[in-house]
Amino acid sequence: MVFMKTVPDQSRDLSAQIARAIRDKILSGEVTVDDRLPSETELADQFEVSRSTVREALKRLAAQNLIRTRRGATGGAFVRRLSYEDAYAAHVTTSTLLLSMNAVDFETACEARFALERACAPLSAERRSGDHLATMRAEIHRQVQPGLSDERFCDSDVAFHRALVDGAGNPVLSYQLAGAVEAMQPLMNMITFTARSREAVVNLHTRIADAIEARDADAADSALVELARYTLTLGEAAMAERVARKSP
Amino acid sequence: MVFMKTVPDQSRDLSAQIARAIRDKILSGEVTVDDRLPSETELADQFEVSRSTVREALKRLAAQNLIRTRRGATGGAFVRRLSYEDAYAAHVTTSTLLLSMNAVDFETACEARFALERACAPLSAERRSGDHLATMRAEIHRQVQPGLSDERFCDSDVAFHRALVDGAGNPVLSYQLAGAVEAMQPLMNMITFTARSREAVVNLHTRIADAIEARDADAADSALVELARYTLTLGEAAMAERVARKSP
DNA sequence: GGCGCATCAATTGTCATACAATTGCAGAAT
DNA sequence: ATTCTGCAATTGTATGACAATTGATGCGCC
Repeated sequence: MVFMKTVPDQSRDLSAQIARAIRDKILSGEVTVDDRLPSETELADQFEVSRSTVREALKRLAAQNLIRTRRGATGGAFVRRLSYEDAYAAHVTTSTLLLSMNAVDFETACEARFALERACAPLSAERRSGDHLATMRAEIHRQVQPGLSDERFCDSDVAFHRALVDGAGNPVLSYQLAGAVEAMQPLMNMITFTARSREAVVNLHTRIADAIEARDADAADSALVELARYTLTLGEAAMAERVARKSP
Repeated sequence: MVFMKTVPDQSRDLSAQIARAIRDKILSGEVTVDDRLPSETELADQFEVSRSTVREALKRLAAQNLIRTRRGATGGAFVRRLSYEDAYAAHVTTSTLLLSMNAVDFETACEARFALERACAPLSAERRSGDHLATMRAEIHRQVQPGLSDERFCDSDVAFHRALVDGAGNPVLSYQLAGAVEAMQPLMNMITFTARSREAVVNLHTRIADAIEARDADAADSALVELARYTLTLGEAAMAERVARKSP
């Protein structure tokens, strides 16, 4: 495997150029999973740069989970199989940052979340296993525990919806949706749940679980719509509260 | 802003540890958009490592679009605002790799794609602007051009669906969905479109555009369901073809 | 021959240093 | 006041050295 020196843009950020060149080779399938890249010294020779520069390029690729490295005689940099877990973690990180850095309002995020979730509810109603159902029931049970902190309540909420999504039995869908749902956590964590609002949420969760158990897609959908509306009012109240506290 | 030397795991890969430490500071909001990180030399002192190691850590962060760097007296590494474009590009790259490296079957990917797309069709029917509609019509027009290559046809297909998704007017939804749709391109590109299958697809696109124009969510949904089913049969035929060619 | 053991070679990880390139700024020159 | 020049800070690149890791190799010994 040879990497030609492809007339770099004269001076700008060599390590980024090299990283892009190698990434393109991976994307195009020219090098595939578990293939070993040339050693750092060889790459330095091929690209006509120093080893430091090559190393910086490789770190960029490692940060994107594209390669893994091993030391030693048979070591080197190997093309890595991107697992669902890695992709999921990357998606959550990206989405979380996107929401936190761009002043996305609660309404927009909430709408996106529930629109996506409604998309897989019918599939989940059709295919969910007893395991998924049991997880949903368990999380509901946790949500009614007295003395549960708001943050724990939100964690359980995420787990509940994760089980709902996973029930669809489509890993691609789970990957896409779970990222979207989990990324909303920081926004959800701003909500202060009263005893009454918790009860309302739990009731809706129960309705959803019942519908999924009965394989009733329509009932699940209408419960999700109500939950979306209710979550929105809670979120807007929390936002108003924050604004009021900031500028009294 | 001071980064303590927090008892490194002894275990190695210092640059990864440092990158994680800084990333956590960004995620937690301790340093925010446009803040300047300490210079490489300062970071090296604070973490008690060499400048090379710090640089490798910074490259990892740069690869995730978390920082940007500028040279010169007032230069340095600055926390970057993650834009929708960046997040979108990252999402597409991750999803594409995930699909290509994990032998995701066409059915799973197709189901995920159309489930997500159906989720935003009602919103798009309600809110689409004339601009979105015009884009959809324009892409349909392109799709009936004679002599259009399969790849161009797929590009246009993506653009059509992108307009549909954007019509919902929810950037978070667009970011999530467009990534999922675009990541399917390599799979779609394996399909050889006959004149008849193109006609069928274009007819369904037209039905979708008509429904969106009439703000008829139900009609859009049923057209999408049909398109999903039809796309699936095309994909499966293409898969069977590939298998047949590989082992005759 | 087979097993254990020391050695070796290849490779990544880290460090130190030097220099080049870039960029804003302050002060001098006009 | 304006322009120019030099300077200082900072990132980008190169070079060389050494440490740490890890499989392979060869050797002695049984």
